Amino acid sequence: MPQETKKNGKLAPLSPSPLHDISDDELVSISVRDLNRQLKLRGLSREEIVRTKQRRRTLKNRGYAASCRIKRIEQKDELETEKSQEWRDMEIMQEELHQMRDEMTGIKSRYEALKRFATANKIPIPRELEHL
Amino acid sequence: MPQETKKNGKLAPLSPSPLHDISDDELVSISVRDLNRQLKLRGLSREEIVRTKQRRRTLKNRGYAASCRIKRIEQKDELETEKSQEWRDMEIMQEELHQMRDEMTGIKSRYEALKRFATANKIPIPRELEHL
DNA sequence: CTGATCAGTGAGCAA
DNA sequence: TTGCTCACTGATCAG
Repeated sequence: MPQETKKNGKLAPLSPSPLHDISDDELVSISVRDLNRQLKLRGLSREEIVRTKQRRRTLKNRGYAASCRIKRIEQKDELETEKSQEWRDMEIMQEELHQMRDEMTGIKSRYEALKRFATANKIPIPRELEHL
Repeated sequence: MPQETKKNGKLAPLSPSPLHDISDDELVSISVRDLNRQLKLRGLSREEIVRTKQRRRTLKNRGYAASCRIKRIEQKDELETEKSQEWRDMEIMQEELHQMRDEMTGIKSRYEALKRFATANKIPIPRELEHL
């Protein structure tokens, strides 16, 4: 950092030089066309113009870096959310499976009971119904 | 960056000044105790000592930043891996569920067939076996 | 002090 | 030019 100092967590404005009285906020938001207009309007030297352009680029970069970070943590959050959702889905399916297994054994035992009943009463069961 | 320039993606060594002929690698790896010894051995001025200490800290920070980045992408990879594993597990369970559903309808229809057979042959079915 | 993490910075790539 | 991402840096915090 060339000349700035930290100010309660945030960065002090870039180049508070009295010559460049364009605020950071203004500088990042105006178009290149308008910026050039402003630069001509105030009589800035070649070097000052270059420096102002660089300041603009730096300020832009600051914003890009911020959104890059935000994007990263959002993607991470997204992944974690999807993961826990899948985990919930799995639990539901797990329960469904157990439930169905129980129902299945119930049905099987009834089927067997029916067959035993038939056998006890000497009722011949058709071949295709003998086995589950 | 004070005086360094980029060199094929990596940073050029910090302060190649002939006075500080301790290499970056050496500087980061030796202990503080040994560093002080070396500093005294070569006759370095107070300011040079301070700068060397700062150089060491900077080099250390460089390493910390690198591991921080690596850690971040590893965690992301881990999340993605877990996610796709869960997705595979879900597919397996899904298939299991379908299979069981099929088996269930098969058994039910056989049970019904058995009952129909009984009815057709005028065999009374015990109450508790009448319904699935 | 050491190590980790954050925001800012310039390099460099891609659109 | 613009936006994004990377590696590096100093600041700052926890242990």
